[in-house]
Amino acid sequence: MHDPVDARLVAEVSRDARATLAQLAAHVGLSTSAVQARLRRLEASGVITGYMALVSPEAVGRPLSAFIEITPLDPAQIDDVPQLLEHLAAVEACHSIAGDASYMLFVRVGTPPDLETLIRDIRKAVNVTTRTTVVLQTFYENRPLVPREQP
Amino acid sequence: MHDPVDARLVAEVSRDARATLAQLAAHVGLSTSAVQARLRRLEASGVITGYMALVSPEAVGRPLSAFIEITPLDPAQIDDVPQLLEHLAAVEACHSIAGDASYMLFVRVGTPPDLETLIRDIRKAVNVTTRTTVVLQTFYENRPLVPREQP
DNA sequence: CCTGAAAACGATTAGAA
DNA sequence: TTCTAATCGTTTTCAGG
Repeated sequence: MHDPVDARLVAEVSRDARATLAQLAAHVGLSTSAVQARLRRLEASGVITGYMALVSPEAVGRPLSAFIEITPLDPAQIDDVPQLLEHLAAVEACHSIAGDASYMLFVRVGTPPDLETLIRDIRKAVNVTTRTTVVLQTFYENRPLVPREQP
Repeated sequence: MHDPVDARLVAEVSRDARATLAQLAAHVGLSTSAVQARLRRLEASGVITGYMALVSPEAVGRPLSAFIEITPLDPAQIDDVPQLLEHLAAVEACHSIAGDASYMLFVRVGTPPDLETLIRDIRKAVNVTTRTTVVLQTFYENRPLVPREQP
């Protein structure tokens, strides 16, 4: 991304991934073909890595979310944790972290018993201690990475 | 969302928000107009809440992410925290949590000094103690909420 | 709730600057 | 990189089952 027009394009498409080239073009003051060329470059260069629909977790039966810090008990497994947990669909994110624990997971499930089952599944997949922090309420998430500048 | 076709649609559009109605129609075996009507219903009923481009944090100059747990020192401020922090663009997510702290933030900044500045800005905005956990590596995040069933 | 067809609109490409 | 203009594909709307 190397000019303010690219920045605005990224901000716009980040806010509405289904915006038409004509709409984007109107925002940045270029023709649709110029916008298309820029979008393609942003995709090819890895600035834009994809487009996703935002889905209401409640609507798809997963209203309960939590952070799970995990620490492998067997040091030999430590590097494999992300891969060993990838098959668990409830695990939405996996980061390695600095601090007491080795990894931080963000998970979404339907009910408290589902959370218990998930924690057991994690322990089945890899030998770890876990520390779970339940989310009571999400005020915002997925906020745009590139804030829209005031026009 | 109340049938398997809706579920597949949500899964598909969640994987590629810019898929055309024709592509989606091919996946679910309906006409484009039927798919369009279903998408509209899913949007209107709040199952699909929006469409966003995924942007590489590194590419937009924010390679450093962290979790910040915060606990208000002044109980009177406790409910206002999400709103008081909303103006900080680095704060990507804000959840209230069960546990020692009151809130969990997920933040993205450019550099360690930026993180220090952010923490000071948070303290300026609201009277809190903070506990920061730096992310060393993100293995995955934003995984699809509705896993694609095996076809 | 679906299909299918017609019309409107957007995306894509080529050629020129 | 950009624009314009022609072509092609997609979305939208509507009649009918």
